[in-house]
Amino acid sequence: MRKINPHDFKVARRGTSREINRQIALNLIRAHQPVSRADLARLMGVRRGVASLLVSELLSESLIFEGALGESVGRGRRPTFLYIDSRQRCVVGVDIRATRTYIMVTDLLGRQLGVVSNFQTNREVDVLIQELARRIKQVLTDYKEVGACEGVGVSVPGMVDPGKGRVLHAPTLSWRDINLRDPLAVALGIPVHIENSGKACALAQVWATRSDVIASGNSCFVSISDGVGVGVVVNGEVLRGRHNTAGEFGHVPLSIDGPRCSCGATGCWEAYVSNLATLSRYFGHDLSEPRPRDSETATFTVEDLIARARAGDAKALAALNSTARYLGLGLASIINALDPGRVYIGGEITTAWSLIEPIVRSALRERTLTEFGGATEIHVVPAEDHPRLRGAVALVAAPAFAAPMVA
Amino acid sequence: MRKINPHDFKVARRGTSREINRQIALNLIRAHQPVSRADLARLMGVRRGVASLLVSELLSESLIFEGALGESVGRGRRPTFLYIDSRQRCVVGVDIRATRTYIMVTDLLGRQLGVVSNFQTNREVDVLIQELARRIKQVLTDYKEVGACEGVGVSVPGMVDPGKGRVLHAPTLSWRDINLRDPLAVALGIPVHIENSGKACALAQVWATRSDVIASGNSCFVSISDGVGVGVVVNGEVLRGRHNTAGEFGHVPLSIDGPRCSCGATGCWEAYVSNLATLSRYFGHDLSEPRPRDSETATFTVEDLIARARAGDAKALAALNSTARYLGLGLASIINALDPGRVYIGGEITTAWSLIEPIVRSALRERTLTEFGGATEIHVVPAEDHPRLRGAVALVAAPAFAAPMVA
DNA sequence: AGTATATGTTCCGCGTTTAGACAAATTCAT
DNA sequence: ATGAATTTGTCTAAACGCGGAACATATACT
Repeated sequence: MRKINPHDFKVARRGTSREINRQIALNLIRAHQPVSRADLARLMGVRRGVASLLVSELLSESLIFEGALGESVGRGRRPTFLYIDSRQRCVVGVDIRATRTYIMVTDLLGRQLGVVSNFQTNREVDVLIQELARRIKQVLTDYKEVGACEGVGVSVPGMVDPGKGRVLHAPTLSWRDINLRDPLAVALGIPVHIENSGKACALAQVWATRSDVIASGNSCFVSISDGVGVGVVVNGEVLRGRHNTAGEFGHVPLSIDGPRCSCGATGCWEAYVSNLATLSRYFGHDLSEPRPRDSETATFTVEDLIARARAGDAKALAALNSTARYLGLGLASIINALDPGRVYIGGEITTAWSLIEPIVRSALRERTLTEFGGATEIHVVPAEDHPRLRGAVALVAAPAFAAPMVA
Repeated sequence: MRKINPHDFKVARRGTSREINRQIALNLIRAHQPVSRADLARLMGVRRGVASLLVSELLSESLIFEGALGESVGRGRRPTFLYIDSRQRCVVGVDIRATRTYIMVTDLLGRQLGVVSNFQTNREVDVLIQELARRIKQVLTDYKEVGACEGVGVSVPGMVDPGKGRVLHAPTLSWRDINLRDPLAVALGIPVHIENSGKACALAQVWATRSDVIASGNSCFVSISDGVGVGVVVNGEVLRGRHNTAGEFGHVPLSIDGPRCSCGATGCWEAYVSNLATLSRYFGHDLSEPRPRDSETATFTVEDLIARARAGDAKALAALNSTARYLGLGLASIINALDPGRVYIGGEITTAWSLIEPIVRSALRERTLTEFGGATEIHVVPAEDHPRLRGAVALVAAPAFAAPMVA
């Protein structure tokens, strides 16, 4: 039961019905391709004539194309199959992280076209933008056969104002109120969209085309790495909030008297489960303080810790188990607060999922209010899926498929 | 950017445009009444002819009626004013609470018609239903002049399945999986709708008609009383989640090692800021344990405590200040998680708002990630506004005004 | 009394869905 | 091979609703 905002609504015009049905048809083709006009009509519950008209509109805009004729199952005329037209057009996804920056090229459906390349992140914004522009141009000439680039999507580890294209605050990069979008767009001559990394990950799941990832209307993506990012999906839409800062469950406390967090507060969930927190626990001292730059602690990663835990290092396993427990306790907060249909979880720690899952689940059950909540599906998203990159790509590729604003 | 769910969508039919515009017109009349056809056309950005047709449809369904002619401002024909037709029809709102149950009669716009009556809650469900039915019938005969009753809305302090009309779990009433709706509907011969009290409060704000409460698309209602209930509004819709349990911020921890909470876990926000928690702090012992039934502690309420604090009782003031601080810390979690445009807060403690506001605000700022977040508007909703009752009423009265499901 | 102006109604044009007929294409039975 | 049955895709007419403009009605000012 949604209230119509009497100060911001959209009246139905003569073409509104068509606009709605056009987007539905487009989404059905995306979800079910290859599909015929008759299939579409059946899926939509409209006459074949209507489906035909919608299809010819989509064809004329070359959003879809007619492929080969399908095999007729029984008798009767063979259907002409329709496909989303991602020929000769591509999208570039960029994932800026504290240490390295990643680039991927995909088609309009987000299917990876080349390899993921990466390079060291230069915190000097101007330098980074120039290097990014150079590398993106290089990639696009290397993969000339994939066609023209429709746009570039960028995932940023921090607060973003997507409307203005500005990074408001990215602590791990020491960026404050920086216009990232426009200089990059100018340098490339291609539209650029930017978004917070947690929201990008959530977007990636919403717009995933792989059939095993059913787009759930209500879900959350929890990304555990240097920090903790969370993207929330409500009614098939990423939750932005008033200032585009919704989803900061990483800074909801487990214990307000707990360890100091990078945000300045104490006891944030992030301060318990980030990679840094897990490593600190292993080394038995606070890594956020200036630490001895000895060879081991400086380069030792969570992956290394997991390897040791698997090899039988009791201290490593204990550190991991603690993180697992805190992970479950924090997930319980998310579940109690939002009751999502599914929780996606990504980050290095998920490579140890088989080790930690029972602990996560039991901690989760400790604090969830209901049995349903405790049984909430948790899906691990492996790093190889590149959720941040896929989300960045969705920033560019998805708007053409989005539902029209109505009422 | 909303994704269309390819397994659950609504195709635009021949009448869909009309349906959309009809609801917009209805909502504009609700928001701006008295209003003329010409005003409507201007507000909607359509021709007067279209507005006229929409109006005649609404008139024929007697959802609105034509009142007196308005005064013409300049020269020209005087407009005929349109109003939502709430003549000869009313709605009953019921608020079941642990100790007492409240009944209110309103018109279709949620405007209070009589006095709010209340009686002691009998935890025996069958008995309560019979008494409720008896009292509602009595009220409806007492206020015969307000017309026929369109339905009864019930706010319940616990988890609810509104679709099935069942109370799944209401701890303070010791109810588990009870069908509250159907027996009451049968006894009354009137449709009954039930909802969780936190969500009812949020509904009340969404559908408020008082012009000073601008319906914010994204907001939260935090209700502090025996427990802590939170209703979340996203895009003008109350967030339900997968099992209708979203919004349980009361059981997000401040400190997982904190005091025991009624839910079984420890350190929940509720265990710090509920009325019981405040009183426990004042008396210096755990009231959740079996306590001496001496005259004072058994009947002493938070209102009494606030009175003492205002009168200069340092211990009372200290207890209140602690609660205020924890209130702010918990609100920070909500704001970090959801970034709402506005937070509404209700409950007995708000009668001390002038005392505690600075403390709440500074605690809030301690843990919010951004300046925007720390500056989030907080609106106190006084008990006299009866948000739970208004929300219960909205369950019945609002569906006629809700946005149609499209795409 | 005449003019200007605002409101509300009516009529026609056009876009979109709805319904049904029809041609094209394919398989199966004869 | 031929015809019937069936499926796909197109086309036409009808129904419905917005878009635009003309028209009648009502009021104020000159």
